[in-house]
Formats: sequence, C-alpha cells, structure tokens
Amino acid sequence: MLITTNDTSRHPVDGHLVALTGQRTFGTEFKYRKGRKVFGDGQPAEYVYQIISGAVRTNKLLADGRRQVNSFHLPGDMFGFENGAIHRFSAEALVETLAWKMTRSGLLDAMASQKGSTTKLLRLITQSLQHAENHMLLLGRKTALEKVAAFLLEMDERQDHPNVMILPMPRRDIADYLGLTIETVSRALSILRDERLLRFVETTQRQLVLLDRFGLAQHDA
Amino acid sequence: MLITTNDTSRHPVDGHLVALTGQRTFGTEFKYRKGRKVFGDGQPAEYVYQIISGAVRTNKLLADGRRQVNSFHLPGDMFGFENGAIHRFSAEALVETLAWKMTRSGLLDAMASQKGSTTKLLRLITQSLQHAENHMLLLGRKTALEKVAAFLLEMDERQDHPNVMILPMPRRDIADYLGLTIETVSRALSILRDERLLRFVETTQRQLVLLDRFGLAQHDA
DNA sequence: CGTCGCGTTGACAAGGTTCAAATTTGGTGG
DNA sequence: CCACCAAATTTGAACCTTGTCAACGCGACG
Repeated sequence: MLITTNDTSRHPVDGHLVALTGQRTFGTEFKYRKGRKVFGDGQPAEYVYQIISGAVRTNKLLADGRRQVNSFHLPGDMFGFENGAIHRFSAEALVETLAWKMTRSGLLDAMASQKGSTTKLLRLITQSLQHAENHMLLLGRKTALEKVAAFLLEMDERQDHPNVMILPMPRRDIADYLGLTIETVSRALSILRDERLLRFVETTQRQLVLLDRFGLAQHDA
Repeated sequence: MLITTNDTSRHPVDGHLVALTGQRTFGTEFKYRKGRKVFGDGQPAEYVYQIISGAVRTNKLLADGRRQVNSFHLPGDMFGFENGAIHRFSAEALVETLAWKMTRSGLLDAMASQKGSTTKLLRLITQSLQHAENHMLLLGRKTALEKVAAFLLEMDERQDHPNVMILPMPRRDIADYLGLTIETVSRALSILRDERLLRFVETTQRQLVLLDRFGLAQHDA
C-alpha cells in the first residue's frame, strides 16, 4: 500500500508546534468558520498553522478556474510553511476549524533555542513532501476507480479506521483532489457501493462505512 | 507562470551541502554512470545527495509497472532526504553524473554545529515541496499540450534559457514525468514544432531550440 | 549491412469529460 | 414541525482527448 500514515494524527502532542518549540509564549489559537479562507495564494506568508480540530484544504488555481487540491489537513497536520515571502497556494476551512497559528520567524527563532526541534520540524515538512510524492503517483498514473479507492483508504487511515467515516468535503473537493470531475467521482463511488465494498449511512452522502477494506485495497493499484 | 525557479542552480555555492555544513570533513563525491541506480525504493536511506554535474531522475512504481517520475534533478539539486529509515522512491542517473553524497545523520550533526544551516536545509526541502505542489497541479489539471509546454519551459528555465536546449532524458521519462504516454508526448512536440514554437537541431530528437517562449507560455495554462 | 533502440505517425478503442436532467439532501422560514 | 427551495449528488447519453496497437523511419553500433 502506498498510503502515507500521518503519524501526528496518532500522537497529537509530539507533532504539535507547541511541542516543537517547547513554549506557548507566542502563537495563538484561532477559529475559522466553515468555508472561510485561512490564507490566499499570493498573500504574505507570515504564519504557519497547525490544526487542532476541524479540516482545511489547500489548493492551487489556474487562470481559467481549474483547481487542484493539494491536500486535506486534519488535526495534527501542519501547513502554510513557505520558502519565500508569499504563499504559493490558498487554504480554506472545510468545516469549523481550530488551528494553532504562529509566525514563521517566531517558529524558527523558537527552534534555534530548542535542541532537537529542528529534526521535528524537518519531519513535519518531509511528511508533506512524501504525501505529495504519493499523490503525484496517484494523479499521474492511477485510473479513476483506483484514485477513489485510494482516497477512501487514505481518509480511513487518517481517521483511524472509524466505523462510520465522515467526509468533511463535498464531491467537488474530492474531484479536484483526485484530478477528476465530480461525475466521475460519483460514478466510482456508486460502483464501489454496488460491489458491496462500502455503503452510505442512511440517506447521507458524506457518511459511509467501509465494508471491505481489503477489497478496496485491491481496487487501488 | 507557475514554473518554479530553482534558485540553487543559479547560485550553486549557496545551495550546496558543503555550504550548508561549512565543512568538507565528511561526505564524498561519487560518480554514477548513465542508467545506474543511485538508490532504490525500499532501500535504507543512509545518504543524502546533491548533484554536482549530470542529471538524475527520481521515480515511484506501481506493482504492474506503471511509473511516475517525481522530478528531474539537475546540478545544485538535493535529493534523497527521507523521514524514515528507507527510501520511498528510487533514483537513477540519466547521464554520467557526479554527486556529493553524505550520510543523513552526518548532515544533521553538522548542521547542529552550524548556525543558520537549518534554514538553508529547510529551504532546500521546501523547494522540493513547492515543485511537487506545482507538479500536482500539472498532473491533475493540465491537458497534454499544456503539460508538454510547461515541461519545456521548466527545463528551459532550469538550464538558464540556453540557445540549444538538451534533453538528457528519453521520451519515456518525459511521458512518465507528465503522466502521459510517449506517443502523446511525441504528438504534442510535433504540434509545437508545426506551430513554429520550437525546432529540433538537425535531425536530433533531444536537442531543440525554443523559437517562441511567449507562445509556449500561452500554451501552458 | 542487418539489427536494435528510440521516436514518429496513423487508425482505432476506451476511459473520462461534458452536457443535460432527474433526484436527493439539507437548510430556512413560516 | 413541516413545506419549500437551493445546493449537492447521481445518473444517462454523446462526445472527445488520450491511450493502445501497429507500422515505419532513422541513427547507432556491431
């Protein structure tokens, strides 16, 4: 399996920026309402964020509106770390989200005074890189059905294999994450449902139960 | 334009691992012959590499042989930095390549004793991440023609806009980088040639001249 | 001079998109 | 609590971009 386990979601404390720097003297908690923009493409990259609760998506846009969702960030995930002075993508809250927010320079300063924190920050960023590497393989080389199966398994893994999986994002976001259209995502989900690999809870479209994870994994490449 | 400029290729010294650590006491130069594997997927991730001359591609494979080339690394680029103990992709020399090679732990140790080096390493890794983000947009949302145009502009940029651009990789690698087939890459190149946006040198297929960079950029999204 | 690897081109097939419409869901106000 | 409406999702049919299969050309090399 090529799913990247996000360890920080399992061990929240270790992965948190607070744990990185060892202090709470700077940075603040911030709440974002559903749909609200955390930061926009091209805006000054002053802050680095880590999700406490909720979910955020980061995405890039082409001039004509085509969109690519880079990743969905869940509790424990860090995002917004940039090289330059401006963000190269935008971030929006999928649901009401609580995030820890601190300045980039503050983070770096704090790390300078904390032995071992460098390694931890490197690990967080390298995790993003590994996710991106896996996702490039998915985008470039997997079929629609494989993409959707891989997506479900990724969410399942990151939510720690719950009985009922809740998708905090609409089909459009899933489609833009997988490089597909919403219709193709919908058709793929219907196929997997008809094959009894999953079922939706009641009449909802965002809550589902994975009935056969092994079968799903076989649909993934 | 969404092309990521690789600053290290312009300022080789600043970006080098040697410059990072400020010492030459560990790490060695190593030569890889054309086609030779630098490291393989699943192998122990002991070393970190930086290219001095030549070119390397890093890629991932699916069980049935489908391949995704993550990136082409040119002089100044660092690669092979991993979180865990093993590599999550493989790296092969496209042409005879000279690379600086040092242990991962050695690099981290050396950095601990060098003020400011952390920032430099972070910058190198964040650069990889930004490239991956741009590439996800390309893979997920661009058309075949846009992909090929973007690829040519990326190579042009990274080779500092030479009169004659040399492609060190075969069509298969380009196709696997762009998530296309070699036939589609070939057709796209023929279209751009017929539109007088580029021409091949003599009868070669790996040396070409970009006749109209602006026109190419318009084909990119 | 024949063979082999690489690249190009053509014809056809297919997976995924587009366009359209039906259906369902979830939120809102009475 | 219920009716209603807008948004989200599903489904169907036609179409199109890209992939597949096949043939051919070309240059490198023995």
